[in-house]
Amino acid sequence: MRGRNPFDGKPQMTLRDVAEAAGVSEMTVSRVLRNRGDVSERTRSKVFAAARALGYVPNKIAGALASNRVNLVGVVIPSLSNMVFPDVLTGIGDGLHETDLQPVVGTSNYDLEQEEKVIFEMLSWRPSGLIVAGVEHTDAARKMMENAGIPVVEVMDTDGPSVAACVGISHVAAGRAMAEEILARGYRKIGYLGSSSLRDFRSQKRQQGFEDGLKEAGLSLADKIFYAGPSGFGTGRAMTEDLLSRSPDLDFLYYNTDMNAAGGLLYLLEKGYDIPNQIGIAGFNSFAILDGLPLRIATMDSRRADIGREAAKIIAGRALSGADIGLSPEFLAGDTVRPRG
Amino acid sequence: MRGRNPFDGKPQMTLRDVAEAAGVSEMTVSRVLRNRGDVSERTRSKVFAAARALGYVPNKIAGALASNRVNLVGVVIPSLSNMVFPDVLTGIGDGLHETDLQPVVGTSNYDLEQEEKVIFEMLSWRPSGLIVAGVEHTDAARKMMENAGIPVVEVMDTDGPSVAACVGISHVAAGRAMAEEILARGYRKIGYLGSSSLRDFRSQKRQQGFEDGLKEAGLSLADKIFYAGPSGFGTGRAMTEDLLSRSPDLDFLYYNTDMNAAGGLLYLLEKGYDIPNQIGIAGFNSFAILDGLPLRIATMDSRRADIGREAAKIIAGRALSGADIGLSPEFLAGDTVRPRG
DNA sequence: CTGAAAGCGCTAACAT
DNA sequence: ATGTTAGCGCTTTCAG
Repeated sequence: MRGRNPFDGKPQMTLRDVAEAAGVSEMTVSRVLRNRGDVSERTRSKVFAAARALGYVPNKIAGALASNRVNLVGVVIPSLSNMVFPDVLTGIGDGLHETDLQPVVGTSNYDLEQEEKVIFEMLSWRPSGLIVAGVEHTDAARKMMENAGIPVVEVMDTDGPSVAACVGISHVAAGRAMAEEILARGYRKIGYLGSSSLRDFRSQKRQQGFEDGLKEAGLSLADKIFYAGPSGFGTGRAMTEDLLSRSPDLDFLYYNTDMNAAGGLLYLLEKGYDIPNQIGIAGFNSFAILDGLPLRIATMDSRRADIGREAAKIIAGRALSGADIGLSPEFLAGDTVRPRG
Repeated sequence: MRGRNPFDGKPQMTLRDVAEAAGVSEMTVSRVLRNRGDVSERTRSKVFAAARALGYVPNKIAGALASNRVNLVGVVIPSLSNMVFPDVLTGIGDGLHETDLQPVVGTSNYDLEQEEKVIFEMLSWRPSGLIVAGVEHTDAARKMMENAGIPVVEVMDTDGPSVAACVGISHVAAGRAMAEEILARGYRKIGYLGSSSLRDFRSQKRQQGFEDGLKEAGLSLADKIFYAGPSGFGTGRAMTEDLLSRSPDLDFLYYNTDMNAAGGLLYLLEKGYDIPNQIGIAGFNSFAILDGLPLRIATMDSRRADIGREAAKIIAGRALSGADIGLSPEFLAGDTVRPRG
C-alpha cells in the first residue's frame, strides 16, 4: 500500500471507476473523454453518463506523464502591477485562442535570480513552450532555455542577443525616435524623468537611445531625475515639481512611462503651464486607460498586445528555430507636443 | 517502444542519467535533490555535481504523480485588465511566501461558463488549493469545488452562500455605508454611474446596497447611467458629461470604480464645478495609482491585497473547513466630499 | 546511509 | 469498435 498523507482529501477517482460504472475498458473511457478514435455512439453516451454521474475529473498529471504532452505555455514576466504585462498576457491569450494551449504565469519581481528560479520551476513542468520577458538573463537561465527542447520566445525588447525567437520593439530605437520627434518640434531644453531601478532594462534602453538621439543633434539632456518605487500620478507629479524647481527653464519633459507623464501633466496644468507651447511632454506605452485626461499625452505605442500575440503564435506553431520579429513602435503626437515644423 | 512525436525536442534527461553519472542509485539522487533522508556529504556533492554538469531539470509531472503532491494553488479571476485582480494576486503571493506553494492563474473573462471550464482545468492538475473570485458559480462548478478534496476559498465578496471558506468584504454593505456617508454630508440629489455588465456582480451589489441605503433615508437615486466596456478616464468623463447634461441639478456622483471617478473628476474640474460644495463625488477601490490627481477622490478601500493574503493563508494552512473572513472596507473621505455635519 | 521493487493514473502501440 | 499490455519518471515502502 502507498500511503496518503492525512491532508489528502477523498481518494482520487480514476478512469477505472468510470470504466467499471460504464461497463467498458479504461481505454475506451480514455478515448471517449479525449475524443480520440472511433467509439460507437452508444458507448460514448454510456461513458459520458457514468463520468458525469461520478463527477469524474481527469488527472492531467497522469495523462501528461503517459503522453509526454503538456498543454501549458510558461510565461515569465517581471510583475503584474505594471500594466504593460497584463496587456502582454491579453495578447498571449489571443494568440493561444483556438489552441488547446493555456498560459501559466510566473513573476520575477524584476530580479534575474528570481527569474532563473521561476524558469527552472516552469521547465520542470515540461510545458509546450516558454515566453520570457526581456533578453537579460542569468547564464544558467539562458542555458536552461537553450536546452529546454521546446519553443522559447523572449518578448518585449529586441535590444540584445536572444536565446531563441524574440518578439518586441527596440527600446533604444524608440528612445532615439522620440528624440527625433521632439527636436523636430523645436524643443531644446529637455529633461528626462525615469526610474532609478537598474532592473528596468527597457526604461534604461529608452533613455540611452534618447540621449544618443540628442547627442547626434549636438544636444544633451538639460536635466534628469529618477524615482524609486512604482510609477503613478503621485510619482509623476512629485518628480515634475522637483525637476522644474531646480531647472525652471526646461521646455520639454520626457517621462519613462505614461503613468508618470499623466501625473506630470496634471501638475503642469494646475500650475498654469502652457502646454505644448511653453513646455511639451511625452510618455511611453500608450495606455488606453488614460484617454480622458485633459490633454492626450504624446506617447509611443509599445505594441505589447501585438507582442504577446506574435509570441503565442510562434509557440503554437511549434517553431523551435528563432525567427526574430521586430515591431515598430508608433509615435502618437497627442496634444502635448507642438506640430513638427 | 513508446513513440515520441516529431515535435518533441531532445529526449528528456532522467534521474537515471544523473544516477549513472554519479555512480549511485536513482533513489539516492532523488533523495539528494529533494533534501530528504540522510545522505553522506560525499554522495551529496557527487550527485549535485553530476546534476549540474548534465543540466538536469527534474520532471515535476512524474514527481507529482508518484507523490500525489502538487505544490500549486489554482487562482481563478475574471480578468487581469481590471487592476483589482493583480492586487489580489499580489496579496496571494505575499500569503504564499515562505511556502513551497505557487499560484497558477486562470481567467474567466467574467463568464461563469468559462469559469467552470477553467476550474475544471485547474482541478485536473490536482492543485493543493483553489482560490476563486466571487461566490456566483454554475452548479457544476460549485459541485466540483465541493468535491475537490482540497482547500477551496472564494474571495472578493461575502454576499451570498459560499462553497467552503470565503474571504472578502460585503459589497452590499459597502454600498450602504457609502450611502450613509454621503447623506451624512448633506448631499441629496444623487446620481449613480456604473457598469451595464450584468456579470460584474460586485458592482451591482454595491449599487443595490447604495440604493437600499438611500431608501432607508426616504430617498432614491435621482438618476443613473451605465456604460459598456472597460472602465477608464474616458469612460468616466463621457458618462459624467451625459449624466449631467440630462440631470444638471445633481449634487453627488457615486461611481462604481475610482477609475471612472477620476475621469469624472477631471471633467468636472475642467468645467469649473466647485468640488465638493457644488457637487461631490466618490468612487470605489482606493487605487494607489491615482494618488496625485488634483483632488483625492473619496473612496472605499476594497482590501484586495488583504483578501488575497488571507485566502493564501487558509490554503497554506490546509484548512478544509470553511471559516469565512469578512473584512471591513474603510471609507476614505479624500477631498471630494464635504465634511460630515 | 543506500538500494530494489512496486506502482501513481493515464495513454501509445499493438492486438483483435 | 474495443481490449490488452507496457511503461511514462518519479517516489513510497521496505530491506538491508
